[in-house]
Amino acid sequence: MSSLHLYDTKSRTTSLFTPIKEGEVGIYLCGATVQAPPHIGHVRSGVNFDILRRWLTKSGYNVTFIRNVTDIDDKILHRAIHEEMPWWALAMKYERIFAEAYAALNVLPPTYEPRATGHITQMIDLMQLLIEREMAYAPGNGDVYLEVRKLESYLTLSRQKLDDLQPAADADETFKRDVRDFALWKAAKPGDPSWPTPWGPGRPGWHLECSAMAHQYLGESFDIHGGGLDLIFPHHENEIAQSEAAGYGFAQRWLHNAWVTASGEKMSKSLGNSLQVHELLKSVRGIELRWYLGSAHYRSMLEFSHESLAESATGFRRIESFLHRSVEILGTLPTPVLGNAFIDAMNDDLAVPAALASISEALRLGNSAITSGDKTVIESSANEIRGALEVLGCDPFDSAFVSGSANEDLTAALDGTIKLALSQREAARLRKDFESSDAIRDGLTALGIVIEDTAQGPRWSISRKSEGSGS
RNA sequence: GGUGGAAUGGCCGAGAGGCGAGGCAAGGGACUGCAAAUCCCUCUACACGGGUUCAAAUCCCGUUUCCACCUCCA
Repeated sequence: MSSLHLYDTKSRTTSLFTPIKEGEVGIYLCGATVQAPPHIGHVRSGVNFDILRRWLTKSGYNVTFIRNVTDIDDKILHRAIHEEMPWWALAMKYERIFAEAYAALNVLPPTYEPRATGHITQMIDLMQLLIEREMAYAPGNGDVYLEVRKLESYLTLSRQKLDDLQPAADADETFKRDVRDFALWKAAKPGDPSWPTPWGPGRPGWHLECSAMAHQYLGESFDIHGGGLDLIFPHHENEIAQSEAAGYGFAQRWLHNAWVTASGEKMSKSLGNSLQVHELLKSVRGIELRWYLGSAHYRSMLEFSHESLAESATGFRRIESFLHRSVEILGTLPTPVLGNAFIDAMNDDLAVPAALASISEALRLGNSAITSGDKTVIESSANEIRGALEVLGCDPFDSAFVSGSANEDLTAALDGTIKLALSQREAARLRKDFESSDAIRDGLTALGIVIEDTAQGPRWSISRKSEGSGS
């Protein structure tokens, strides 16, 4: 039995995962700035870390998973003016859209999902502490800065030298002791929302909230901090700077997911609406989009194309189809079981691609067993596949994906109707009246119902058309 | 300028010194009245140039191309 090894961005190595407290894992994941609808890059991060969380839980850990919501920042304020609504209404609007996207992809709700604006008190406390420790200063203009030159270490994640950094184009050096000192707190501008502090009214800088909330929910030291690669600098460097300057141990391990790319380039809003989650969910189901996003290794770039998404969805339906057939044959839902190859793959820094290979193997064995009628192997294959899918968050029997019971009557009626047609077709086939039998099949096909003749008799399913070919 | 990442077959996508992951597509076969589904078989690769080694996609040196971050980013 292997044990979990994870990569760490700070050390740039993969090592045995040992939690601070036995049996417990604390994870802080940087969530979204809720200023626009999510594109698939945003939810890839959610899916990747959801798989990590599920694997840790499956491995027996009690996981506390924090994913924050940044509900106040420059972009939100700008966007709110553009959309002609209060900033807080805009933030809530997009927070809900993000939540819907996460739910559609079966990303489990975090243990706690703190909003930045709900933790101003903790941020002020943290700034107070930093000023007392003489690591931060309030120059009197209402801003509060962290003094980076006083840090014992800085930029250890990105391994850059302070002097090599290009100063920000808009850096205001009037009040900063060093150009690279960054704002913990920004003085209120006329018309902008603000909160009172001992240094004047203002609003939080981007980095401060994560340090404050991680401390609030996970304590001074915790196990894993995650986020997208693009957050390494400056966001995560500055979180480390703030938290270490406060005397906290902070994150023991850093995990960063790679981007979704299109035509080799990092996904961004400029690529348009077609890659927004709700657009893609018009052509594939949530479970299929999740399967696609989770299928690449979390540290590898995922090159998006509609073709590869459609291909991935087809592959998933093959697996799903086997599971449904196993239920028809065995009469019971599979019991999730983990195969050794799957366990070893997941323990190797969440090697999902290798884990998928183990599913392919089980699928092949299972399908062969259906042909040969070997129920023992059908069952063991189905169990193993379901066990794997469950960890990946793609279990088709998960209540998150099973449609509501309101449809049950309708489904039963449809099933009965189609079976009636199929019995007519079987009768025609028996008397070798293939013209009639094919007419029935063609008629059903035209309605989007696919007929397959199996050793156990004919079965039907609703065909799923994939849209979005080419571009 | 600084710091990282990437280049694998028709396509997607793993691997990190030694039996050519896996999937999709393609070709052949089995099954079938036909089809679908399924199974079996086949094909094939490590950007380029050197080097180390019994052995290199993997390590070293150099080169090319692409991508990202450098205070807005998942």
